[in-house]
Amino acid sequence: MLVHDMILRKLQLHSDLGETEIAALRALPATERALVVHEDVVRQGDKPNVSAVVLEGMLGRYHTVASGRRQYLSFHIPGDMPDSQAMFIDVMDHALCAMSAARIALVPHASLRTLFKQCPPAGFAVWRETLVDAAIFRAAITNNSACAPRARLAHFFCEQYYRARAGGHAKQGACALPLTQIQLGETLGISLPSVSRALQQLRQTRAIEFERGRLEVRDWARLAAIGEFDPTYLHLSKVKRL
Amino acid sequence: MLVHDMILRKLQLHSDLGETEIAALRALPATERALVVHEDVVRQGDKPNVSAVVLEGMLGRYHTVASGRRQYLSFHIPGDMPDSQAMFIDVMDHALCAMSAARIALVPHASLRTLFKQCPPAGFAVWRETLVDAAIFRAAITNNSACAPRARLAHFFCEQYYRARAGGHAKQGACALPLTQIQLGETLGISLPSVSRALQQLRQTRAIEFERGRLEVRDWARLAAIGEFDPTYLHLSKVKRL
DNA sequence: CGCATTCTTGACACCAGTCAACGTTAGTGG
DNA sequence: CCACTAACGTTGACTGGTGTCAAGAATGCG
Repeated sequence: MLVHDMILRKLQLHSDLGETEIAALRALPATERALVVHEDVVRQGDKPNVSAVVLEGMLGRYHTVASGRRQYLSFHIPGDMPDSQAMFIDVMDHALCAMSAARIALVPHASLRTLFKQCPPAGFAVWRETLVDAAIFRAAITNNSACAPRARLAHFFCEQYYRARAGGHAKQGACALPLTQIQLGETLGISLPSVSRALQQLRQTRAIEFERGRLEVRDWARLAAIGEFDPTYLHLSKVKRL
Repeated sequence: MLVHDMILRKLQLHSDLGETEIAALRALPATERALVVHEDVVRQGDKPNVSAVVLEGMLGRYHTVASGRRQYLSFHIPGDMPDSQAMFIDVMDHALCAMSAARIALVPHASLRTLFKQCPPAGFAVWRETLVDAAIFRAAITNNSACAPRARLAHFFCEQYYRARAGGHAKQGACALPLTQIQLGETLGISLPSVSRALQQLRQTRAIEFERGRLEVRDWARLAAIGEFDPTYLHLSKVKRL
């Protein structure tokens, strides 16, 4: 089944898996599900007993603050497990939704826990996955707290493109990024006009092109410089650097 | 040894441990080390082979941005394992330093990995710990990106006090918080004068008192309201709520 | 006691947020 | 296929909050 290939390929970007682990991971049960744009997979306060694996499209995690404003936390592409944390933390402190039409596979927590008990190295690989997740959150804290709008946007584009590329989802210097400028603002903690202005500055430097949910990186070195991007935190050392 | 009691008490705040796991955790080797203020435990780029457990004092994790400015990511009190992630991620993407004089215990990664292989439930408990860590980072993203200075400060105080209290480190409505206003600014993404002004606003509402590295919560309900604080994300359901 | 760090306060400039209008695009249904 | 509508993007005017700079006061440490 496709799901298992996706999980394995993703884990093998940072973990060495033996025959035993691969076989055990392949035995995981999974059910597929299609999502329409904006559809929530889980909401704040839910206690899911399955975790999702992205097969197609893009998913996003977000908080909702009292004012009603959303704060997006991270975005997930095919191969990612956006709510793997729910295996060991019962109640969701954030929500997960589809940023575009998407397909996911759902894996029961019980199966995962059994797998990890019987085959700890497989668990370590998924654990590592959740730790990289945390590293991405840390980078977001710094980006949103210590950088100017243009740098925030540049850093965000770098990260998304780098991750898409590592997963094999970038073609000819471009990748899918189905976000509106409002959503970019709700990710980076800046207003819509600021996003618009920062975008135009980046376009003017010929570093990127961004339209209709597609990001094209034209000058990686310049973009990385503007965004002060260092991919170390993504821990994809097995992937060829840009 | 004291170290093991601290670890166990911390893990038991959210995980049920059996006799076997407790015995296995107690068998972990550890060496103590004293730290002076501002001393770094590990730096960005390091590849440590031990993880720290805080015994006394406060430790902080931080990024350094190109301008030289620091961005603090989280703070850790006795019982915490601030760099447990290093067990499965080789290179440090951030640094760890002592915010006050402190004492830590160092546990070899090799021992931890062996323990988790032989006793998966013990690993699950530590894994859960790292997942709560990630939840705290998510909360910081939202706090620093979507809230005004006063609310940021209030939320931060709520979190620190709540965690201190859960760990048994709060007395008479007060806990240690050995940070200068500059460091608060480097945590919340605001300038020193903004911290000073926000602090005075909070004092005026009689919600808190803060001086000489000591935080006193005088009106929890008000502070929580200003900071829009909901402790769910700390996943300390076994702890009595405020 | 004296120096260094920390905190407070003020003046000022400027960036970024809000509001608003307009132009464009995309999607829907007739 | 076209028309309509809603969503999205761009731009401008205006305002206010926040950063920067700077001076002075208070605190703590040696």
